[in-house]
Amino acid sequence: MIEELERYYSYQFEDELLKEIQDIAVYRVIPEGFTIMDIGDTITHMPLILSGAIKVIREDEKGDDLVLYFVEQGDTCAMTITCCMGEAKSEIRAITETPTKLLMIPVQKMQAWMHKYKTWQSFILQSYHERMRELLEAIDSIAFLRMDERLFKYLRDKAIVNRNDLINTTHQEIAHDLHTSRVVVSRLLKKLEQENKIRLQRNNIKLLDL
DNA sequence: ACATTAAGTGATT
DNA sequence: AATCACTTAATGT
Repeated sequence: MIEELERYYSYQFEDELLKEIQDIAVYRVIPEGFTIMDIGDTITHMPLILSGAIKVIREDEKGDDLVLYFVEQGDTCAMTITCCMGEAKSEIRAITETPTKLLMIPVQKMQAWMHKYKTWQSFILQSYHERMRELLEAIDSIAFLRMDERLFKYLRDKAIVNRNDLINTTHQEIAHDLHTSRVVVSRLLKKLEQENKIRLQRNNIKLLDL
């Protein structure tokens, strides 16, 4: 038995389902910064995250991207669920934020299990609901929050998925994720530092106000 | 010592 | 909030 599967999912899935997952799913260990799914890719498997975290990015025609949200242990990708309704392609890009362990389940199986296992069905519906919530949050954040609040939310989310309040990144990378300019990020970070919410160093940011 | 990359800042739109 | 232009600081070779 894959230890992580046992540890994180045994309480919500019946033994028979766990066994099926184990027999069918492909176990993968993925390093940080790896694109596991890109825009336009045909979705053949759904990922079940055992550990680590993944950054979900949306991109426009011009190639400008924007981080929508992070997914972590116990989550799955909502995109795959939608895609099971038909032969669809991914609308998002998923990049590993930290080294990640996951199980790849063929979409046909995930469909079959929807009918076969009640626990699976509620798991899928539940995570779909959760993703929908996060998506709405992302919309709110873009539409209603000012840049400084978006930035702080981004840092907080990043600290949560990394389980570390010391964030290793550059202002440039943050600017890219939030789709703004480096200068703006530097200024706002400086402001947050003056408010004693963070501490700035070269290549890393420490969150103080959690 | 020098080049490169990251970060800070004033001024302008 | 974005962009420009420039400075300063840290880090690599």
